[in-house]
Amino acid sequence: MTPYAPAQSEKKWQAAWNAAGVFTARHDPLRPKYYVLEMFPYPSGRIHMGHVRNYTMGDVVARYKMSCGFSVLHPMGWDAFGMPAENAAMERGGHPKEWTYGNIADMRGQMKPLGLSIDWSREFATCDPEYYGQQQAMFLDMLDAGLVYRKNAVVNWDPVDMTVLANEQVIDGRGWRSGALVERRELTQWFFRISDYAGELLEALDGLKDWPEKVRLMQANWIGQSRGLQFAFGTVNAPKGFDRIECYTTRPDTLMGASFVGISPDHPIARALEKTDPDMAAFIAECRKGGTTEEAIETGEKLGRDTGIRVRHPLDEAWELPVYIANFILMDYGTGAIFGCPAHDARDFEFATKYGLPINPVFIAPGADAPQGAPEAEYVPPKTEKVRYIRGYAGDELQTGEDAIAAAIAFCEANGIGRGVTNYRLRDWGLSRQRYWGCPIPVVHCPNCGVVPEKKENLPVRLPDDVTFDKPGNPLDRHPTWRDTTCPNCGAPARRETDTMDTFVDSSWYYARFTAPHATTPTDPEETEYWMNVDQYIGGIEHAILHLLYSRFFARAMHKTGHLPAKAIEPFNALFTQGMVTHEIYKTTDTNGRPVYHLPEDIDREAGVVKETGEKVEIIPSAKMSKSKKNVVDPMNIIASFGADTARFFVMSDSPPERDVEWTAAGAEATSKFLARVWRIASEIAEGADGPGGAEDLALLKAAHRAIDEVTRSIEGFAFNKAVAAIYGLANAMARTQAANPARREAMQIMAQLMAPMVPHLAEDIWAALGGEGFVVQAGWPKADPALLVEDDVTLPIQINGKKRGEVTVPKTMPASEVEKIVLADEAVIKALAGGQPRKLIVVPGRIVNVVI
RNA sequence: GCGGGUGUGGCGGAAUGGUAGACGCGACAGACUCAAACUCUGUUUCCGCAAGGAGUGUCGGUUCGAGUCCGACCACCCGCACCA
Repeated sequence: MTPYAPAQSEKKWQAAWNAAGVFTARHDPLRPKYYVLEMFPYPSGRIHMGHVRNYTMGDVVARYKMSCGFSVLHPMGWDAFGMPAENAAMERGGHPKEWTYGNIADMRGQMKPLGLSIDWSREFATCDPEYYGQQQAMFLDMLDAGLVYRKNAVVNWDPVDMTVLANEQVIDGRGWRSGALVERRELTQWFFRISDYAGELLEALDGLKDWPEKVRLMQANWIGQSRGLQFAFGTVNAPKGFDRIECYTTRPDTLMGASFVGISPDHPIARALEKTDPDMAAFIAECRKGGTTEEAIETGEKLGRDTGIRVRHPLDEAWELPVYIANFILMDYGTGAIFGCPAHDARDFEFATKYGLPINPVFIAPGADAPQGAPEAEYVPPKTEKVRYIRGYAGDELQTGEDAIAAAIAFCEANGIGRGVTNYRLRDWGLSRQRYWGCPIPVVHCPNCGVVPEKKENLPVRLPDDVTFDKPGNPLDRHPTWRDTTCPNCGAPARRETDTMDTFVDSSWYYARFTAPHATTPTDPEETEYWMNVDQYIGGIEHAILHLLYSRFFARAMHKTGHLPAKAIEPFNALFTQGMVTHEIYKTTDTNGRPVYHLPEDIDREAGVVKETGEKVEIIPSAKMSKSKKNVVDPMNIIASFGADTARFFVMSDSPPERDVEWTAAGAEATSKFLARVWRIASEIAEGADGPGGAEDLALLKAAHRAIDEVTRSIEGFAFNKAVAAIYGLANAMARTQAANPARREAMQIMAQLMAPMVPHLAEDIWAALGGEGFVVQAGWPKADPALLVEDDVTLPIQINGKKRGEVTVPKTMPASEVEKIVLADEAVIKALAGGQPRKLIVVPGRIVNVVI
């Protein structure tokens, strides 16, 4: 018997698969296709366990579908543009391109030993000019189709680094790198008209049946549809030019409960006041300091300042309301102005109480008495609940909030007060980035012609290689020969657009490009027709909103510009979001009380101490692997010590795939031992002589076919942990059986087929050792024989008043009346009955018997 | 604050309303061995010598029967763009 030696055999099988072109995706019109895709990685340079888990899941699906006869597309590429490459260039010198392609080579080198069934011939990186050139071509088509436009937008500007900062790069109002105070600066930027698709993107979520409910809900909340009334207040004593304040409300039924009007610190009126009133300017500056997250606002203090302006109530000219600037009102949403109804809104209530504004109830609970004086708290029942309107103006006195809102909108429209509008919180997608390492936006700014698209024959607009990062700002902006060009339209001297695209653009269509990665157009209609859509998409929940929403929009935009068929506007048929790989954290504290973290290999886990020093460590369980906490396990070390099959099988074991899985050294070792055990059993069978049949042959084959059934259903249902459990079960049966060698051989061949998607190399070894033909990966998926799945006898538990008190084994087909007789003769039952009759006898055929006394 | 999720042995986790704890880790015992490692066999929810009893975050409900369904609560985790 040869020992289990993954290091040699894994390499051997990978070479053999490669030579045979087993994983090359073939456009075969005679076979059904299956497209499985894992979210492509950012080339950081090292793969981590999360990658191993993600790609193994995809690989299991891909190999399983391949066995089932599908023509499988399982590609891999690199999400290769983005800031880390520029940061590396700034910190360590070198060029983003060298850094990125170097990392890609490293990571490819680490991924290949995993033995994934990837068609590497389709690999590309988004920073390949071939890819981003096609992206530029699509951008021009989308510009032409009115899907892209320019407008001013406020950005975080770092005056020292001369760069725009992402929100996460602003720490306490300062640039993360320079430490300079961040300014709000307006720049003209490019936008995709995603908000035009808000309604459609929302409605289409209902059709995504095979997406996690959670993701659909997150997207729906993000799109944030609301129905409300838009109307205007006439102003009194307002600055010149502000005769009206436009307001949007989702609760027009509470208009008679208004006690103030609030405007955003960024509202045009606020900006006008800011210029003339230093006191107001100081308040507005204060408002802008606070955090802008929902959490910060909801839990933070509500601040307001009376502007001195008054407005007339639209339903009563004589009624005047004060206008406040308030820190909780967003300029981006609705009109940047609201009316406050403190009686029926928690935030307005807090605000009114603080500033001594009236609180007038509009409706009360149906059975309640009319309130005396000001209420003590806001009253906010669900909109579907019926309430009594004591200060209503439209619809019935007794009605639900929903009905009252509809009636109020109808009333206001009929009387010319306002109009019903549907609003979305989804904003247009700003794609301009003032960076070097991204896809150049292919337009030219001409003094005569304005913004001129680059000619398609001049694409790709390539990034220049001769750039440096020693000076602050965007190197494209100061590149003398790249930036200066001629107008494609009139030939006059002109300047290129120096903004590049958001990297979310790159990842919004890569799935389509994989169907024809080297086509001279963005996509090839024949290939997209055959391969689209992605049948199974797998990735992290962190992309639940932006990446997946942008991709859904982009597919629609690609369809509109002729780059995708109509069937592909929802590009991902099924989505699976996997959990993280976690690991314990080992922490000690230094003499200054600061935490010190230790690598897993430096710890004696049993003693709970640092090996070197013997210092006691605090063990923090189940934390996301992170370099700073040093609780990382390098997949390359695992592969070196145990082999890829062990790493793959471990990350599929135990935890359901959507949940986090805890990596433990003991678990990895146990997995490796199990694989060696299976190999040992297989070797014994391979070396054993095939004699006559044995008495336990049938029992073993039944176990094998039960395993086929369980593994198949588990893989179909994305329950890989249960598939692993079924494989363990079959291995245990094989270790214990007294069946003869031919039956054992048959069962072990089934075992190899069932294991193949998860531990493909060992499965090939076993398949070959048992004399299987060709590769197990091409052997087809075994089918469970229904005749072998049924048991002749069944053991029924006997319950007395719902508690198990005994059991009885009967033929499966025995009629209930016969079972009753046997049960009544059971010792425990006779004892419990004590001579009496049962009140009730429930026999669930094949499952259970319950005697009620 | 809002939205969502999760609570089952020492641990990861199984369980179409029908035997709670499959499978695995760990632990313990035994076999093999001069010995250890490897391997193999068994035990392992808790209380109890046993008979037996209790048990799926808590409290209640529906049911012949509840981890599963319903109601209230508690704890923890995740997401959040000032959402009118």
